[in-house]
Amino acid sequence: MPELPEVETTRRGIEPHCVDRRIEAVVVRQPALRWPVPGDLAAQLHGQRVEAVERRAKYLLLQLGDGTLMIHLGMSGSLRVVEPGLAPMTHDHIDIELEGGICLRFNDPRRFGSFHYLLPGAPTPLLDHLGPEPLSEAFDGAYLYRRSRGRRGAVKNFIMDGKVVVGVGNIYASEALFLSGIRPGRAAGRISAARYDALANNVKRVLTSAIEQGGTTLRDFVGGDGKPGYFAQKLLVYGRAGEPCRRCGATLREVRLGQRSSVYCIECQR
DNA sequence: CGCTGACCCTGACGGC
DNA sequence: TGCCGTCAGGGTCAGC
Repeated sequence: MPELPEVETTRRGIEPHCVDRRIEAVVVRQPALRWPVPGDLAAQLHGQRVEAVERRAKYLLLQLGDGTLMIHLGMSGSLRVVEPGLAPMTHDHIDIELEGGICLRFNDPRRFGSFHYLLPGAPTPLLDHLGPEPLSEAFDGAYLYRRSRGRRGAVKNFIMDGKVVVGVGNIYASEALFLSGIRPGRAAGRISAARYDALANNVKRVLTSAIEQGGTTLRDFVGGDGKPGYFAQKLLVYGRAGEPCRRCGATLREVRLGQRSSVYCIECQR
């Protein structure tokens, strides 16, 4: 579920409830996530104070006194603040109980999410090869143009590659390509610098707009405050195959690229 | 290095 | 009503 805007929405939702609070208890009901949750997670976190809630790519990073709790929401995960003592529902896998009666609850039906605890200096193979943040200055059209030279794969797969740029998933890749008038299946290495300028700008625009709307809720996404996002109402192509293009009226078409569905307008996107 | 497909898991939905 | 195939916002990994 979550792409960068949903993770950022979660970060902003939980941050004010977490910072400066001490972790009093951690309950792991289901340790079989994308990677096994360390058996000593509760002992490692106990008593530590949350100093900051940060984000890198789609990872949430809770900076603690001694180390970092790294959380990924996977495809169907959510992290929200609930009343302490609230009975856990199906797929409520982990609780982090903070002083002051705050309970951070992790729910993830598909269990593609993950929890890692990192001590300073520990290897971080999951973070080491990530590309730049899409909302940073390092990410622009010139960067995309340079990285794409010689690549024959589809441009949509290219911008969804975390080694190229992080945080751009299937929804926002589809939307940004539509806004840029680029067909998702076009070879990445055969797109001009000018068109990559447009694409980089549209990636930034669509992500920024989605963050302002609290993310995209398709079925089940809720932010840290338990509320859904409202960007779904603004989607132009994602999930709209067979429906009319909002710009020209042509019937939107769907293709599969890299095992993911990709919707585009044959008139507006070349 | 770049690209493809398998795989991890549960749930929703459509067709029969 | 139930069974079966397909698909879903994520990402890693093996193999070529």
